[in-house]
Formats: sequence, structure tokens, C-alpha cells
Amino acid sequence: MVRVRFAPSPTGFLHVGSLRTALYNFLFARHHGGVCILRIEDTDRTRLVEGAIEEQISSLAWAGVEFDEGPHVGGNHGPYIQSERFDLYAKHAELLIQNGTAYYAFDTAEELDAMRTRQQQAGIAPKYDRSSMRNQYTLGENETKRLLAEGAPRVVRLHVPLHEEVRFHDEIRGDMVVHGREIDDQILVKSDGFPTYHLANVVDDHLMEITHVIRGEEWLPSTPKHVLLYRAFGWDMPAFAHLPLMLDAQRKKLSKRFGSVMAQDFRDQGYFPAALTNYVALCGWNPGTEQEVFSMAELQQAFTLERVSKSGAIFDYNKLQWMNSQYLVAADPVELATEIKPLLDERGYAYTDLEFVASVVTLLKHRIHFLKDLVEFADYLFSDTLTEVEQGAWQSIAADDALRTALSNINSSLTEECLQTPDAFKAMIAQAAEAAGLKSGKVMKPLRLVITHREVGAELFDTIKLLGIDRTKRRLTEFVA
RNA sequence: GCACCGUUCGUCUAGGGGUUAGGACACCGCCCUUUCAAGGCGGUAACACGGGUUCAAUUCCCGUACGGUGUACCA
Repeated sequence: MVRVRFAPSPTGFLHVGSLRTALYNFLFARHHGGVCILRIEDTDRTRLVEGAIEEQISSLAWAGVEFDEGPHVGGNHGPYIQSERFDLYAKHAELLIQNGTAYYAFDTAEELDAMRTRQQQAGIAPKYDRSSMRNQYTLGENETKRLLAEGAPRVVRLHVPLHEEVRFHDEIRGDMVVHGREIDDQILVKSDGFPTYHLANVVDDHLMEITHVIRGEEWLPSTPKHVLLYRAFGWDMPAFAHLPLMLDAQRKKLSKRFGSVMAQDFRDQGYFPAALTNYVALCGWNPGTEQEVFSMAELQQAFTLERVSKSGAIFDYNKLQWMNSQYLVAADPVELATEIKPLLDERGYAYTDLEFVASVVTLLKHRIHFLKDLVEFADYLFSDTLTEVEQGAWQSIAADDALRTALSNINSSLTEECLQTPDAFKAMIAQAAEAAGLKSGKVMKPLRLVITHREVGAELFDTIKLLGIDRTKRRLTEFVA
């Protein structure tokens, strides 16, 4: 049984990179009929942000990522919040102390800083020096016991074998090998008694029976430490898969400095969750076919780790917008109308009958990027109170006698008959224009402006048909008078 | 600095020892057209570099360059 987890820390809003990691975990689990778990990694007590857990859970739900186990849904492997598993980590650290794969260290922050400065000046890589710092090896058994007994501040560090190679396999990158001398004696338990990510993550993944660890590439360099931990505990390792990073236009890890990066931002801008999810899925993975628009079910069907790419991907807002348009055009107009109706009513628009709104959606969906654009873009359909037209444009029509005559002619010739076919409509316009000494091409733009107060929109024939003869005539009459 | 990872059109990517190196977004042009879109058709544009291996390398190997990540009592 495949069991995967998404393990965010509640230090802020859900990042779109995290969303992708969560999505890939979810898709992988569903593809294999497995279980997707949400685990909150809140072992850094200094960086907690209030409400972050709730926000992340709701953003994930919005995006369509579902969890089978987690703090919000329960499960048999809880608790799913690390701060509620505090005792577990201490117990496990104790195990490592006893079997000699971890040890106590008593160095202060200042002593560690001094050590790093020394190393930097000597031109060597900063790394905990087990043989010269204040730890149970250099202090001896009695002194260590004394310090522990008196409650001196201490941490637990991983005892990394200096002369061994650490090997593991990554599902995306292949076989990895790192020499022990390159691996730091990672702190496992901090002086506040809380575990670091490294310890907590390994203990929890084992206890929660995680089979595949799918996470961002930023974890690749510390994976050897995790491998060593599994070994120290005598546990089987899960499979690892390190995802390529999502990058900004400068090819850096996507960050706040660069436009929208939070799931919430996209939600606020009016992206469909399915469009965002679909785009994000394609950012670092491809199905090997030319299909680009995928329902969630299709993504679950198609997703495999083998087809995840190795290199980082720049987030392309253009393509995301294109994706959103695909969903806008394909969606059921009545559903879209239902979605946008509250916004229209909020505006106090008079014509928000669901069926009518759905017709407006159908008429204009190719001309907008976001559903909510309709609120402004189609105000002349939803309301009889039209926006102000720019003075100059209005004047030039009003001052043109021939045009006024033509529009007046149209006003009197407009009948249900004319709206039977586009040709009938055209014929009527041509006649009305000719009678005023104009070509029909000359009157179309002014006609649109008078009726909609806008220079762009759908075909006039369709627009008037939807507006209705009465409302159209009222606007023409008002202008001519 | 050191370690690790990566490198096909501007972007996301397919491909993989012999291909006209394919698609999508963006861009440009044409068509359609009463506007703006949408749509249709077409176009510009890529294998980082240097050595091997091979009859043949963009594809395999090794270097170099460039980029990224990591190097915390953060995750």
C-alpha cells in the first residue's frame, strides 16, 4: 500500500511550489490507490504563524488536493501535528544515544560561531568538529553525566561515520552517493527539547509507514543524514523522489519578491482552481502525449514519477492565463452563471436571472480572461445604468447629423423580424444607413457605442438579441432625443 | 569556498546514436470580420562548450562553463 505525505510547516501562506509538491503527492497516491497524508511540521516554535495551518488546509482544499489522513480528518497514525508528538522524538533520540549513533553536545551559540569563523579562516568547510568541541566525547562520561544531571543546556547530535559512503536511490535522479566526511553531525534535538526537521521527519515517516518521500529538491543535500538516521534506527527506508524547483524569471527559487506565489493570490485574481492545478501539474511533469488540459481524474490516471523532469521550471504566468481561458470556455455556462451571480447581485444589477447570465457568459466568454471580468465587461447587459462614455467619442457622434439620422432610422426599423437572422439584421442596418446617405460600415461603431457605451464586445446582432428590442430602443431613443 | 543537482526554441517540454529535432504558451504574418477577442492557416526560434567512444553523437563517457540548491539549535 502506497502511503505518501505532504508535510508543510505553518510559517505562512501556501506557496504555489508547495502546492505542486502536495499535488504530486496526492496524484501519486491516487494513481496507486494509496493514501495521502497531511502532516504539520511545527517543530520550529519561533517561526509559527497563527492561522497558517487553517489557511494552508483551505488553500489545498480549494485546489482540489485531498487528504486521507491529517489533523483535519483524523486517521490511525496520528497525531498529525508534530508538536503533539513531542514525547515520541525524545524517546527515539534516547534510543540513538544508547546505541551510540547520537551524542550530547553542550556548546553555546557563541562557541559554535567561533568554530565556524576559525574554519572559514582556515579555508575549510564549516562543520561540527566532534573532536574539539564540548560534547560527551571530549568531556568524558562523568562530566557529561554531571552536566545532564544539573540540567545544562544541551543538544543531541547525529554521530556521522567519517569514513563511509552514504548511498541511496532517488526515483527521479538515480543513484546518489555522498561521502561521510561531507556530512555534518546534524543536531537532532534542540536545546528547547524539540526535534529538528531531520529527526522528526524520519521518525514520523517510519511511524506513519510512509512508502515514498516526495519532496522538493532543496532536501536532496540533507537526505544522506536521513539515510543515516534510518540506518541508526535499523529501519527500512522509504523511496525518495526529489522534485525540481519552481523558479522565478531570474531562475531563483520562486519567492514573494516575484509577483504572485501564494495559492491565495491566484484565487483572489480569479483563476479557476482546476486551471491552476492543471498548470502547476504540467510545471515539472508531462504525460508524454500532447494533451495539456487535464481533469483531476485524468491527472491521477496519467501521473507517474518517471515523467517528472530533473531541471527547475520557470513559472509562466502567460501560460497559466491561457490555461484559465481553456477552462472558462469549456465550463458549463449555467455553472459559471451560478458562480458569478452573487457578484452581480452585490453590484445591484437588475438583470441577473440565472438563464440570462448564462447567456451572457456564452456570448462573451471568449473575450475575457477571468469569469469575474464579466462584472465590468458586460455591465450594459446586466444593468440599464451605463458607464460614462468618453466625451470626445460621444460628441463626434452626436454632432454628426447623418449619423443621428441613421441611428434614428435604426431605432424605428428595429423589429423582431430583423433579429431572426444575421442577414436580416444587416439588411436593416444597410437600409437605415443608406437612407441617411451612409454606408453600413460607418454606423456600426456608433451604434455599438450608443447601445453598450463600449467600443468592443460581441457581434452586435447577438448583443442586441440578448439585450432585447425594448432595452435597445430605449437607449437609441434616449440618444436621438 | 566546499558538497550535491541540473543544462533541447524567450518559457514549459517531447525525443533520443542516423529525425526536415515534435508540441504548447508567448511573439509575428495571413484569413475570418462592423469592433475586440476567439478560431483557422502559416512563420521566426533550441540540442551551453571542449574532448573522447562510434561508420555516425544533440542523444553515451569525461572535463569545462554557466545556473540552481544546500552548507543553521529553519523547514
